[in-house]
This record gives sequence, structure tokens and C-alpha cells, in this order.
Amino acid sequence: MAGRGSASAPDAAVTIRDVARAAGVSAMSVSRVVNGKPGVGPETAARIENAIQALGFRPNRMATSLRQKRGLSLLGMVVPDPYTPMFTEIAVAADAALREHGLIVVTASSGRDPVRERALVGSFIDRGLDGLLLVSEDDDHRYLAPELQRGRPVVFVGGPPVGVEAPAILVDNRGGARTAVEHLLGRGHRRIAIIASTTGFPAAERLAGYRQTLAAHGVPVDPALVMRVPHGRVDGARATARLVDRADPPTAIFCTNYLLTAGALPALRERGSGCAFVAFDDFEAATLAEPPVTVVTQDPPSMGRLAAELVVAAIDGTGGGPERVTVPARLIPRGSGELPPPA
Amino acid sequence: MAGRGSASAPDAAVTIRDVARAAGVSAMSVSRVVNGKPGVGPETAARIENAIQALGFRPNRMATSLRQKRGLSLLGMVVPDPYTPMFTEIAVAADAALREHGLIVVTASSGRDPVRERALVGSFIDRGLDGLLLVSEDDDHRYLAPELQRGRPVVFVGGPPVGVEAPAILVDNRGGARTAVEHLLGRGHRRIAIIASTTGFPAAERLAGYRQTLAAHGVPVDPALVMRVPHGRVDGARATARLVDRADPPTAIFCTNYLLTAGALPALRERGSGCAFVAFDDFEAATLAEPPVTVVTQDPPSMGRLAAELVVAAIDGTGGGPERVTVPARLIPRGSGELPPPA
DNA sequence: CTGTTAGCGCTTTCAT
DNA sequence: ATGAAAGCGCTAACAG
Repeated sequence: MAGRGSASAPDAAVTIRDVARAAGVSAMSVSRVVNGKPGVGPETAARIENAIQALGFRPNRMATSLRQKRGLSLLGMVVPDPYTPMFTEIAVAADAALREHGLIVVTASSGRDPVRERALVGSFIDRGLDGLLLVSEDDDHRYLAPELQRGRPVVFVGGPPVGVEAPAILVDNRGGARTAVEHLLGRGHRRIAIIASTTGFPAAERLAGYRQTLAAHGVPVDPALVMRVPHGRVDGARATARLVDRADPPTAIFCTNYLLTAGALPALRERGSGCAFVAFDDFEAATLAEPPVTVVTQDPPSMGRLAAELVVAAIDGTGGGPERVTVPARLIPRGSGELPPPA
Repeated sequence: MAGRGSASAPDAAVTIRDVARAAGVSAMSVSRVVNGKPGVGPETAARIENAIQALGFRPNRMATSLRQKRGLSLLGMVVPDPYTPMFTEIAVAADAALREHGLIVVTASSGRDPVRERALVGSFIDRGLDGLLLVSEDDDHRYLAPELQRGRPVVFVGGPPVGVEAPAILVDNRGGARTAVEHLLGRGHRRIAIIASTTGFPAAERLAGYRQTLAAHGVPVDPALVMRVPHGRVDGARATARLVDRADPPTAIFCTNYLLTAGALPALRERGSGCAFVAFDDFEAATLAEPPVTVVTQDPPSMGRLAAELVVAAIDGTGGGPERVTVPARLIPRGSGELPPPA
């Protein structure tokens, strides 16, 4: 036993010196053994290994990182919310790719609060994480300029760096929106509503794509069908209700992100609306709904993989400057987007 | 400008000494200002603040933690997979609660691989995280004994510590299973199938609850209706297909976790089966499916909150020993669980 | 109010 | 093959 009183008088952790003493050697020899470096005789090495086992020694990585001026082999990922499946899939793919480089991916959510996002990013940097995967909807990243200049590995994913230069994996938001809208136009829809969030670059781009596409096809945009709302489920539900309950409701809805969609679908269903529906971003439940939901989607796994490559390049210093990759978005017809307008 | 060549010759970070020099004071005065400690004259303090701003000084938290023998104010959460909504909700609640204590929650997935889980836990400890929230389905946690004994704050969530004593937030798995099965029995079902994963304590408990309840009601368990499969979507789909395609299919299915359910529902739908269905664990898409899915669920937000309280207690040393809390599970009828057996 | 010294746990460097 | 000294960036514990 170790504690002396009743409660846990947390005994100090075992250090490299404790091991050294137990093995009758210097700390350096222990260090060499722990790191598999040469310069220790087999006899001594064995004694040291034993001591390590016996004492349950675990090297303090903070001390190592401090001395070596390296990161903790942790890679931080900051996402706007923990619910959107696309973020999760990106994280999973990045995690798989980065594991091979000995990096552990840890995730945290900003809640779409720029203040919190910056605090998180700062915290990760101060705490010695090796790099950052940043899914940001903020519209000003200049606070990162000093860090970026110092070579801090930060890769933007899904949303572009604003006011600074940094590597980024982006999505063809306009193209995706065009695909969605043209799909609906092709089915004969003319009154096509859009539900977009008020914040974030992707939302703005998707809205722009919607407008452009309608214009290109000579279809006037009815302002009443353009819903800009906060980025939440309830907002999606409310917007949908307002659209469907109109005297002249739309015959189709283009919903531009997951959380809004998650609110919109139940609202649609409650009202028994036969409105066509296309969502931006794929999600598992899309196949569960009735009818299954047609989506426009990027390829999150490749995004995660690409992002991983870029951070690793940045960490190794192999990065040939801020690279920017844009991945395409494609449409997956499942039923809801193929509903015809009422005759 | 800072770099001298073309590529990023990452200039060293600004240290407390750089600030001290710039302000013409000692490092200690800077430290005091940074930490809001008294003992620095207003004049000096102002000069120091200026220098901090000018140089963009950010304290190295690893150095601080090393010196103070404290954690990095990071709390690690390890979950079996990043898809199960319950884990996400627990994390969100814990995050909210822990933020007030200045702790940042970071999450990583073990993928239900005990080796990886242990590696993650070890990595988090070695890297100076303050504590751990561990959602584990492993069946042996003795490797944590030394850490626990040293007072390392580890709280188990959803699955119990095996072979060691540690605080835990658990779920009444048997009770939940009983509730589900009795609900189906009450609707006249006698051929009730169960789909459970082969791994993890919760799965075993839910299965046991199923068996007990049927026995208590004098309903024999048909072994053909007990599907034990790996913990994955495809496994849920396959198990469902096998059940439904039988000559004597069950009239109801009790599916014991989210991933299995996510596979089961599409399979059920494809086959146009009118089988009643109750799932353990709630999920957003439950209301989207047709019919909406009846679930038995715990209260993830309270679980997260409780877990947060226990870690904080453990971190502060306020913990009065390994506390164990079991939260109840209740049934939410939505439609799928109220389908009657075919006449 | 301000500064000096020492040292957290580890590793680089330079002896031996 | 092994070890002693020094120091990563920061801060307790003492001076003054």
C-alpha cells in the first residue's frame, strides 16, 4: 500500500530517476533504453527493463516534449457541432490516416461560437498539440496569423481561412447547390425553396449557388421562399413549417445542412407534405425516412484523408506552402428529391 | 517578417524571458502578471502587459503543468465509436458541466479494440490529461489499477470497471431490457427475438434481462431468435434478415444497441416486414423512420453531468471513494413497438 | 514590490 | 558503454 491516511494521498508518479536508482544506473541509461537508443550493454539493459516493469514506470510525455520542443503527438480537431455526421466521418478518416503517423486525433466542439472556437484553438496550441484540423464557420481567422507564420500546422476543412493563408480542404458548395437545384428543376419544379443558415461561408455559397442556378434557368427567386435561419434543428423545423403552411407553398425544398434537415424532416412529415426535398450533406438516417432523402454530398472520407496529408506535410515541414484542395459534390437520388410537383 | 529563407524556418516561440527582457524586468514579474498574482506595481505591470501584447506571448502550458505537477486542464473521453448518439450526448453534457471548471473535454474513439483503448488511455495519462471519462466494453481493466491507486481520476461511464475499483455511472440494463420485453409481451407478442452484440457488459446484461423476463412470464426462449453478433451495422442488418426470412419469423424484435439498430431498420424496411421493434438507446432518426421507433433509453445528459461531477470530485480529491451510480431506463413508445402480432 | 535560485522530468551534449 | 552537467519554459520558495 502507498497512501498513509484514509483518502488517496496520491503518491508521486515514478520518474526516470526512480528507475535509475532501482537499477543502479544513471538516468541517461534508462532514457536510452526507454527510447531504444544504442549505447547500453545487454546486462544493464535487462536490469533497467526489470526496474521499469517492477516500478511501472511511464515516461512523462510533457517533460519529453518540453525538452525536445516537439508536440505531444496529439492532433486537435475542432468542429462546429458534434452531431453533424459529416464532421464525424471526416474525423474518422483523418484519425485512421494519422494513426499511421503516431498521432492521436482528439476532437472538441466549438458550438459555432467564435469566441469558444478561438479559445479552443488557443488552448490546443498552448497545450502542445502538434497540429489542428479546423472546421470553422468563423469569418475572421487573422488571430491565427502569428501561429501560421511560425509554422504551426493548421489545416482548414470545409470552410476557408479568412484573412490568412493556410492549407485547406474545401467543398464545391456552389456546384453542389447547382446540382441540387437543377435536379429539382429537371423534375418540373419552379417554386423551389431554400433553407440556409445565417452563419458560415458554406451556407452563403450554397445560397449563392441556388440563386445563380435559378437565374441561369430564368426562374425568378421568390424572396418568400428563401429562409435564412440560425443553424439549429428547431430553426429548420420552424422554417419548414412556415414554408409549407403558406397559401402558395413551394413544391420543393433545398435544405443546406444537416441540422436544419434534421429539423425539417419531422416538420414535413407532421404536415403530411408531399414537398420534394433535397439535403446538402449525407446522413445515415436519410435511408430511414419515408421517402428516403435525396442528398448532395461531398466525400467526407477523402476530405479527412486529404486533410491528414496536409497536416502531416505541415508538421514535417514538407508543406510546399498553403495548399488548397476543392472536392466536388455529387447527388444521390433516393426518392425525396424525385417527387414531382403537384399537377 | 521573421523567416529568413523561402520556406518556414519556424522561429522559436516567444518565452516568458523574452517578455521579461523586452519589459526590462525579471521573468518572475512577468509570471505574476500573466497569472494575475499580486506583487507587481501598476507601472511595471503596464510595461509587461505591453510587451506581452507586442511579442504575442502565449505561456507554454506544458511547462507550467510540469512545474506545478498539474494536468493540462484537458479531460479525455474515450468512446467505443463516434457514431452512437448516446455517447455524443453524454460528451456534450459532460463538456458543458466541465467547462465551468475550466476543463476542456476532448474525445477519441477506441473502435471497440481493447488494445487501442488501452493505448488511448495510456496516452492520455502520459500526456498529462487531468482525468478520463471512459466508456469501455472491455472485460478487464486491471491495467488501470496502479493509476487508480495513485489517485488518477478515471470515471467509467455506461460500462463497469472490471477487476478494479473506480467511480462509475451505469445504466439499469436489465431493467431496461425487462421494460422493453414486457412492453412487447403486453401487446400479445410471444415470439420475441433479440439482437445483441457479442461484446461488452451492457449487451450481456440486456440479453440476461431479456431471458429473465421471458422466463418470468413463462414464455420459452427460442434459441433461434437469439442473435448474438458483432457490434456493427452490417451485423444488425444480417441478423435482421435472417430472423425475418425464417419460416417461423418472430413477431417482434428487441435490438439492444444503436449500431445494430441502424443496420436492422433498413433491413426490416427492405423486406416490408411488419415486425414490431424496440431499440435500446434513443437516436434522432427514431422519429424519422416509418413507423417511428419505440426505444428504451437512459438519460444521457444526466449521465454526462453525473460523470462530470465524479471526475471533478476525483480531481479535487474530494472523492469519497469509488462511487457507483446506476440510472434507470425508461420506454418511449413511438409506434414500432406498439405494432400488434399478426392475427 | 522585485529578483534570484532551484528544479519539475526528461534529453542533448560532452566527457570519461 | 556509461554518466555528469545543463537546460527546455515555467514557477515555488526565498531573499532583499
